[in-house]
Amino acid sequence: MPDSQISNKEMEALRVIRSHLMKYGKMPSVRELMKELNYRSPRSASVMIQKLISKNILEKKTDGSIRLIRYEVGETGGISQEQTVKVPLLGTVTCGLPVYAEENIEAEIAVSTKIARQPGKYYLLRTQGDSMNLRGINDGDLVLVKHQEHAENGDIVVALIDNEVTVKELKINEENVVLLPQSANKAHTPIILSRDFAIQGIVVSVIPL
Amino acid sequence: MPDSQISNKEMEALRVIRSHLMKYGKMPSVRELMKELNYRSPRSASVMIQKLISKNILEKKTDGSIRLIRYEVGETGGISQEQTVKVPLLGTVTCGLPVYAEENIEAEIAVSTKIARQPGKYYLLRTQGDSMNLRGINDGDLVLVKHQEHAENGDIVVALIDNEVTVKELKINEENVVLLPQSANKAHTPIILSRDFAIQGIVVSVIPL
DNA sequence: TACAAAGTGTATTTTTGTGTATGCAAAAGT
DNA sequence: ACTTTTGCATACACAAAAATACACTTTGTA
Repeated sequence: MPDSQISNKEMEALRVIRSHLMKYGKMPSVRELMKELNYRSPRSASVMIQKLISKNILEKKTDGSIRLIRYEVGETGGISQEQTVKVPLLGTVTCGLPVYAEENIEAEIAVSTKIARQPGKYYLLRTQGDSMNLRGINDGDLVLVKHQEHAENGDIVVALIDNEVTVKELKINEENVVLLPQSANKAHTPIILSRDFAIQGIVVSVIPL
Repeated sequence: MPDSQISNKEMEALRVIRSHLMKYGKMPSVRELMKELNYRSPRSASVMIQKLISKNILEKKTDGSIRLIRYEVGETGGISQEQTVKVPLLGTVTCGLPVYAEENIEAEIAVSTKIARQPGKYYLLRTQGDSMNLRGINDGDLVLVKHQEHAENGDIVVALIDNEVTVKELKINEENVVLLPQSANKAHTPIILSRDFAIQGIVVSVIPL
């Protein structure tokens, strides 16, 4: 039995939840959701959450807390019934490399297998900053990252620079390796690397906020 | 009977405790935990600690102090029911070599046997400095070290240099042996070694702060 | 002693999710 | 044209959980 259709109201709620998830790193409480959806009774928000659970968009974890499980990112970016893979959202990583750690997973997001082929090799990151806004990656967007250590010329890579996870374009030429920002903000300068540096993965897809 | 589920709040507390442990080398006091979790009464923090003890995440040592015992680092980094090995956290070692001594053990951390195969040959160290930040090792991170005297070209080794434990990449070529820092900070220079020097072990895994 | 910092017991308040009943407007049936 | 149904939103209430205020004891230190 496929999940029934998602109404506009539910879409709106979903958007708010996702936005809250990105902003604060956790699910909104019933009363928080109430405010953000301009409800005047917590009941409305509660009902909405129940409805989203019944449509397999949210799930109740064993401890009772709620988690976002189903937000399919298809080719169209919309929610559909395609075959999907669950991809963990690792959140904003300020230092160190992103790890698959239960406590870091803010949500399980279903991504179309057309984009993320094998499970387990992909994760989602929330970006910070505007250094890639010419390539359609803006502050707060999610990027779907394929975990791999090697990248090729022109790939948008997730790299570990200056204690931060950075998203940049990789440029390899004869002499050196450069990470190019793609921004309208001139403050961002290319980073020139010696041979070895830590590539975390390459950006496969962008999910706008 | 497996331990019951860990709630979000407990996760958050665990994260704070772990972070404090890494930063200061000891468990936070009730009142410190209170501040770090934005509680307004020490009681709240106290209750939280009791809850974590009852879930076998913390334990009371014989002298009454608290110790973190259960933080399983699996392949996913998450907390799970996998088969694990207890690995001692030896803390920041400022001089001399790390020793297995009860007084040095800050915590017993359970690590998946998939990573640490035999017990007793592994320990955890807290790192200092940024000399390896291009390899995903940042100031304050924990590294899982496998105790062995021999290393191969390209291994990230824990070596004893200048009375300090250093984490560097080992580079062996025809003429000499070099310890390469992997940092965006140009202040770190390669260290050229004569043939014999003390390798303590190799870094198997990194647990980011 | 005096004092500050620590952990914890008790009672109280706040927060949280959800149950029930109600109102209300648009859609559907007669 | 009229009921009836349906979908949403609201108000209120309640119980369980979480957090608080306050007080007390213990401990190490000057």
